[in-house]
Amino acid sequence: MRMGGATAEQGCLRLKQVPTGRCAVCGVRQASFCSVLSTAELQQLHAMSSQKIFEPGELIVEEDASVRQVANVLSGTIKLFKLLPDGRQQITGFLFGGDFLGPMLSGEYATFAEAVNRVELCMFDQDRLRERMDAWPHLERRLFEDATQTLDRALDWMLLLGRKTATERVASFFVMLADRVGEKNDATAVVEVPMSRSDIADYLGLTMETVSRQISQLKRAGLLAAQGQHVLEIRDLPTLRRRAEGSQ
Amino acid sequence: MRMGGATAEQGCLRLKQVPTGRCAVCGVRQASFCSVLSTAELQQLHAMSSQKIFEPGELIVEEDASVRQVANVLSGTIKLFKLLPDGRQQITGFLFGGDFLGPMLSGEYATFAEAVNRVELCMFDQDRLRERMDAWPHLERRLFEDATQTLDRALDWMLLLGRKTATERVASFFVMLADRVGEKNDATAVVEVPMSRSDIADYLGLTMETVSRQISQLKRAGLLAAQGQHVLEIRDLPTLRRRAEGSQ
DNA sequence: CGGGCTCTTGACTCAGCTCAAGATTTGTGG
DNA sequence: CCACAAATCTTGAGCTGAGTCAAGAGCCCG
Repeated sequence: MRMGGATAEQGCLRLKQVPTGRCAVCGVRQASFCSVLSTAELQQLHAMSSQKIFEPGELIVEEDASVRQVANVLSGTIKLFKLLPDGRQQITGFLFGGDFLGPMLSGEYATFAEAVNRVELCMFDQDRLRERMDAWPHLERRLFEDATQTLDRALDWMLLLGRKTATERVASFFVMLADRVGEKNDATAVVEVPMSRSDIADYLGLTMETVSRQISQLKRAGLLAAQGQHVLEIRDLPTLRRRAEGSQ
Repeated sequence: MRMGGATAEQGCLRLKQVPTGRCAVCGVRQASFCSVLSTAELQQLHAMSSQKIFEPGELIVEEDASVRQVANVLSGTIKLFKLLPDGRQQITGFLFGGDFLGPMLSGEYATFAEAVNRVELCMFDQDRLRERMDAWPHLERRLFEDATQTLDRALDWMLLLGRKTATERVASFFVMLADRVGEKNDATAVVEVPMSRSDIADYLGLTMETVSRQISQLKRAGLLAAQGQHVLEIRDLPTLRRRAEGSQ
């Protein structure tokens, strides 16, 4: 589909700085673990990647599935979740563009993963990526940093699930969205909300009805405003942040 | 205090296999990250370690403190927790002997850490341990695995905090204790419970009173029996496991 | 053996859940 | 482009599991 690596490696300096092919136009490269790779490394990785689309609601991986593939999210939103035998669901996190999907060390996913909307993945064979991780310490370090960040977020969410009120939880949710995917300035933000009310509820340990009531209340308080069903405007981010921590 | 590393390295093969000094008699070496180190590496690490005791209730680290020290837990129990501005507390995990205390990558602790009972730590300067991590990929790998396991446990706990009933939470707590520190056989287990009812409550997202009521109920059901205030016998571990997942 | 803990139990309250109607949005086919 | 069915979301009314408040029981340690 495109020129061989040899040409680029032998080419002028400028060519060596710029990745070729799909990676060159990848919108999430700077946000993903690929950002720590040199052009040569990127080309090697590119050669072992494949792209795949998942439609809304499609299951991407099952819990405890011993997995062959891991991936970067190119676009779309993924929900990661756990289930109890009777069907109760807890969403443990969402993945957005640039995020990494996969258990790099354990070999098994600790959660299910499902496409919330149309999701585009850049997939790698897990064993081959692990080889690269062994060969490139900076790649391992980067994936370690990723896991550390995921852990930090999980700990914050434990505080939310164990100790926050419904209002605080819903406020925290929109703060999280603003911080991760929002168009922010100091006081306001516009966020896309691709997930359903019931996904939000399963993320916050609440019911759909409670989430809906809390959102209505935040709208009445002038902190939130709808801009179409799946786009929301946060009118006062600092106040929302304070609400998320329980300080009124 | 003991012979130099050079002697051991030049000595007979048997000496090279056995660490010297404190590490030789360390009860948690095989459970800690030290288990992946060669004798020579262990000696190097030993030279930069120091031991310290913390008394019950003593604060070991503050959240967001940029930290100089990380540690292995030699003995005792540590609670890791987060606070809301108004004092609400969520315990995010307990550390027991052999566990690692510290944020290896971020440089900052995401939680407070406090001694539950008398705690003995084997401490390292964070920067110097990070240097060793850079030099010894197997050490970095081991600490990465540690973080992965911590993350898996956090995700399980999110399911508990978001979706389990009080009965299921308390059952899950004793199953966790049995799995991590219990004297187990297939059907029963004896576990030490060093933490207070209110610590258990703060770990489970409940109140002390609810925890106490649920424990009484499990005792009445014959699943639990007291063996002194801080030692408990689990009389039917499989049934307790089922209760923890909500299957009656 | 008494003072100060922690833990247990009881009685009552309430935040969030359940159940049930409507309202709004979305998708589809003519 | 509109109509209409299906899905999602909102709102209301009443219920309930866990919280709050309060009293009493055990336990530990001088």
